[in-house]
Amino acid sequence: MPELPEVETSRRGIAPWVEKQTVKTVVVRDRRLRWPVPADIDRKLAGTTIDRVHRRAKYLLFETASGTMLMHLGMSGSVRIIEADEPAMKHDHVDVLLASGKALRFRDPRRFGCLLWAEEPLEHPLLRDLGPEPLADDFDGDYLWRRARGRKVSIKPFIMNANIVVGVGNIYASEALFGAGIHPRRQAGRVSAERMNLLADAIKAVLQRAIRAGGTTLRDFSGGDGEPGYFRQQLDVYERAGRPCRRCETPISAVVLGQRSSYYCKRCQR
DNA sequence: ACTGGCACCTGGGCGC
DNA sequence: TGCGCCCAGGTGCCAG
Repeated sequence: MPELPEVETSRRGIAPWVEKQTVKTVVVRDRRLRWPVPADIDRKLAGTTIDRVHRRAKYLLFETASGTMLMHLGMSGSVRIIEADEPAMKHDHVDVLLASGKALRFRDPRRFGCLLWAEEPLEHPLLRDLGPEPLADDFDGDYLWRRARGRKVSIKPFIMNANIVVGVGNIYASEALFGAGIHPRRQAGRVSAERMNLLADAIKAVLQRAIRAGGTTLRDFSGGDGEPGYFRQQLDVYERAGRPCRRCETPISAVVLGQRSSYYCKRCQR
């Protein structure tokens, strides 16, 4: 899926077209997402105005006066602005038709995403136990170090755990660990406070760079305006197994960790 | 409390 | 061209 930079890129792409817009109606073609789209989503949204589009972790939050539509893009989801009469293709599951004549179209071939309604979104079970935002000030090396006390899990799945910190997916976890010079299989509890500082900084840096580039181009992803992201060519290790490390020329290694493929330089990362 | 493993689902790429 | 296999950006849930 879209990782955090892709979700943030999508949010920025759609926000100008959606904020302050009144919803005409919601068309649900297939409600079988990870959880069923609520049967009354149209009743909740029709006639209300979307005041703001926020992001929390990888969720997009469409805020209205009466509640919030939660959207998650899963592994293969995308959202974009279209003309309301544009014909729907396969996997275009939901349209939110706007007073402007445009529509917000949600597409998700694998249907791992979701579209829900909550009156108090931050208290929703899916959101309430999430860790800090990686780009916020309350996320730093000291926080990571404290949370890692006594943890035996490898550092890579540790930073991918949304309960620890949100928004670090499989691509950027590998990239951040390369940036910090930490081996992905090192136990979280055995990373020094000093190196946790490097790691927190590397997570922030890689996410910010990716957002600036408009996200990483992947099979299904494009931003709200339909333009692909350009970060992929800047990746240091992800999907670069066997190719030379950009720092030391050693061939990049691949290993499976927590059922996810992981990439690293065995010379630069310890 | 923590950990690892499985599940959900579709499609693309590969080797034969 | 077709078939079977493996892999893919996430994350909730389960048993141990």
